[in-house]
Amino acid sequence: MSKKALSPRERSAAARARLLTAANELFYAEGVHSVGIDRVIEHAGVAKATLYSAFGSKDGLVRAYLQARHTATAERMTRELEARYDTPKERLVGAFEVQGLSFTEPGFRGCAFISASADAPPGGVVEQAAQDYRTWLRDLFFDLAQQAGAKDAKALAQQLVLLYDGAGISAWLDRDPSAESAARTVAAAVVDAAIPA
Amino acid sequence: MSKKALSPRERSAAARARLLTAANELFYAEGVHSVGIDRVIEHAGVAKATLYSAFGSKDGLVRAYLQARHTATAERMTRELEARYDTPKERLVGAFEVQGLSFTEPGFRGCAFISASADAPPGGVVEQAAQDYRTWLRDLFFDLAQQAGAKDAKALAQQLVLLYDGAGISAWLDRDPSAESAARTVAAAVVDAAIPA
DNA sequence: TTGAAGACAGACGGATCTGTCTGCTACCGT
DNA sequence: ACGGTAGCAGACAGATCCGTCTGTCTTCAA
Repeated sequence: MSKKALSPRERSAAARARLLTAANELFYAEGVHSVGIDRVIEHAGVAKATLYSAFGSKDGLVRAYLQARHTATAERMTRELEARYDTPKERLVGAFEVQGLSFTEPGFRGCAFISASADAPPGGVVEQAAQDYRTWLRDLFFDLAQQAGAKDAKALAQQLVLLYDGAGISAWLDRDPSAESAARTVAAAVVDAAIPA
Repeated sequence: MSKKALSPRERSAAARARLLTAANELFYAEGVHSVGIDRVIEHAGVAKATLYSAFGSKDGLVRAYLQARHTATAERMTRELEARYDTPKERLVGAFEVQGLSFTEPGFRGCAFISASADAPPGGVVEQAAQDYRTWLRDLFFDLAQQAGAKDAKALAQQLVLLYDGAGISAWLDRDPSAESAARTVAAAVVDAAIPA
């Protein structure tokens, strides 16, 4: 049993991982601001002191939660795009299909960064994490647009980001997963118009 | 001086209006969840009991705040569309120009309903107000699409709502007012494609 | 003129939240 | 074998927030 031998390092890492999982579930489901520390540690089965020794403060936990979500989202997008599509042009449109995968998952509550930014004070950790995420999203579309040979890659990327955000909002607030196909349809037209065949 | 003679009814209405103004400024700027009752009454120059006799609870004030914002947004949109454009087809695209007016206003913080929905518990007053607003937005585009003779008015309206939401998100989170022209450009193409000339 | 109504100012209780601190227990390395 | 480390459990302080309540003052109506 690998469960028996746990060095302090491993125990610490396990507690940290449980905290991050609990934070992800609770923060995403109910909002960063509505969920207190006590709920998180109870859901993680962890002592309060462990949380503060691992993350320093609630802000630290929130930052780790958003960073983990950022990397998970980016990795999933990269992985699925590479597995499903072969050309940059296909991937520009395929990104909406990958986004749409989450729309029908149980517990989908829209973009975590948009929700977290709602009540966030300016200059706080949430704003910084959101900026990082937005930069990643813009670059994702911009790089693909350049690779696809778009005439104005920046303009094309901006238009696709609009559709991407809009699809997420509509799938969340309107509980309408068909936003994925709607956004993808428009995206395909925009991409075709911007990239010479 | 009309300031001298104030009946109890007028005094009550004035206090209510001041509360609503203060709530609008504070709730929109910092988030419904982050602003406490004490801040609102202090900013309004009103006693706490007055708030509770006028709105019953913080939830009641939040509901009134969102409803007021809904009607103000709807009236502004209707007014500007009628003043600026003549045909339903022009108005379908013009809605983005009207939306863009707010992007450069000082204190712009994105869509109040999206922000308020972020930490809102299901079944609460915020969710209800957001539903009402979303229905209005969908119907706005749907009615115009029908009047413009779109082949599939529902599909066209859905696509334009995506762009509308996306523009608001980008103007807010990316601090990029150019989202308006980007959305309008795509909207014009989508409208032209969906409406037989 | 006197009573009713309503706003104002502020104290208050109960609940909740963040962050710290104190014991207790279990496991690892020397 | 034993001391140190780290998580667990929970109490605790300080702050904040919602909502209620008391008391005072102004204004209108009878």
